[in-house]
Formats: sequence, C-alpha cells, structure tokens
Amino acid sequence: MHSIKVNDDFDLKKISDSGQCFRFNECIDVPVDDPALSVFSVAAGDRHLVIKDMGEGRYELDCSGDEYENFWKNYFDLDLSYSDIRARIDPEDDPYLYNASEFGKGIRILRQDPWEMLISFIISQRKNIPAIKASIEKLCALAGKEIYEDEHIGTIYSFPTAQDLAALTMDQLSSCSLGYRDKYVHQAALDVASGAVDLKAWEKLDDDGLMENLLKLFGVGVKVANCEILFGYHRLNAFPRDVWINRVLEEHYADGFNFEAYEPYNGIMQQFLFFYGRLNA
DNA sequence: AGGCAGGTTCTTA
DNA sequence: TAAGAACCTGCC
Repeated sequence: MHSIKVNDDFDLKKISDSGQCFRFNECIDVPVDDPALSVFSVAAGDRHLVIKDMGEGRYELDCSGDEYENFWKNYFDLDLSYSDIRARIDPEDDPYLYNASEFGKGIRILRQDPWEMLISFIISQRKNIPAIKASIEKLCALAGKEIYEDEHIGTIYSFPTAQDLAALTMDQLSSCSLGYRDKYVHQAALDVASGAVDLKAWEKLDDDGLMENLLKLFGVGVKVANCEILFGYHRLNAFPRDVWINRVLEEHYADGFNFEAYEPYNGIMQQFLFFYGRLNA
C-alpha cells in the first residue's frame, strides 16, 4: 500500500474513458467505505495496479513506494504539468477548445508500452470501444499469464508478448473476435518476435522516420500510426484524426485548427477535442 | 433488419 | 494517383 498526493490535473474516470487505454477500468463492484470514493483497476504489460481515489488529490495504490517511483509515477506522466499546458488555451482565441479542455480537465496521456499500443490500435480499427476492450481481454486471457486475482475485480492477465502472440494459431487468434484484423495482429507478432521490427530501437527515430516505419506494417495506416506515436511513444504533438476528430474539425474549425499555438502538445489538445466531441454527440 | 463502429487494404480506372 | 469497394463481428 502506497499513498500519494497529486496536485496536478488527474481524473481516473476521465482517463479510463478517454479511449487511449483499454485495460483501465472503474471497479464498481469493489466495496468502499465512502460512496464518494472510486476504485480503478489498471493493467499495463505484465503489471497491475489497484488505485483508489480518496478525494482532494489523495490516492491509495496497492503497490510499494519503490514500484510507484520506478513505474507508476512515470506511467501516469506525473512529472508533466497538464494544468500549465491547459493554461495555454485562450478562451477568447479558441472558446471551443477552451470548453473542451475544461470538460476534459484531468485527462493525461499515459506512458504506455509501444507493443501493447500497436496491437491495441490495430485491433481498434472500425470497432467501438467496448468491442476493442472485449477483443483485448480475450487475447490477454488466451495468451497472457495470470498476474492478479481478486473476488470483486476478477482475474487479470498480462498483455501477451510478441512471442506469446506469434505462438498462437490463426484459429486461436480469430477466436478473440478480431475479425479481419487477425492477420494484421499475426503479422505484427511475427515481425516483432523475429526482431525484424524493433519497437524499442524506433524510439531513437525522428517523427518522420518513426511514421515511415510504422506505415510499413501490415494493417497500420495513418490513423493507427498516429495513435501509436502519441500513446505508444508518448510524442505529445501527434494528432490522430479519427471520425470524431474529423467531425469536430469540420463543424468547429472550418478555418483550420491553430496547431502552432500548442506545440509540442497538440496531442493533448486532440484528447480534449476527442473526449468532448464524443461525449457530446 | 440494415447500418454502422476511433480504418486499411485491395481493386479498378 | 485517386476514388470506391470489401472486410469480420457485434450491437443497436
């Protein structure tokens, strides 16, 4: 058990519902002393965390202080001030973005694993969020290993490694409701497991080089590549354009969005626009 | 019951 | 090079 106090924007509910992560859920079945408290289950790679929101910026984590300092603090990107970045939005200059940022205040861009994000966003194409979560859940249960068990939360499995997925048959893969994406996942697993694709080494590439390499992957187009760059490589200026964002840009930014004003954090603005646009549809 | 969901690939001109 | 169709599956 480890307690922390966070002074910056930090809203677990919004993060879990922001569409950047698929194994981060509120545990509505976990009993709490005070109904105002909320509990979340977070799975990342082969780690799992139960984090309880105690109110007023205080949180209780079921991990050691060491594990918090060495992993979760970084995972939640707690060294970056999101309120400072939000403060760059001028309500006079861009009232829509300002409203979106007020609405989405508390969202942070998690530092997630490139491999897990690559597979997750390959799966995401033409699926809604519940369907994405269901597929990933099945994949983890089938090919991951058990990492956590609780009577209320259930069993949590690690995200399968490339080797884990490469070892699956196509029949096993398609049993995870991947649909036509099964072959994309299979190929990505082979590429990474064989070493032909080295996601870790790609961290050293510049933005253009990274994009170029990602687009060569089977089943990865511009949108998935941008999600990978933003969420998997934590390059906060990436701006994925999906149907929701395109809708927002068409309806509210006919004269163009002011990307120059928010560099190098346009990806955070994208999250605000996405979250606001999707929940107000 | 038909259309659509956080796209990408394949085909055609 | 650029549209347009096809694609799995589940859920409204």
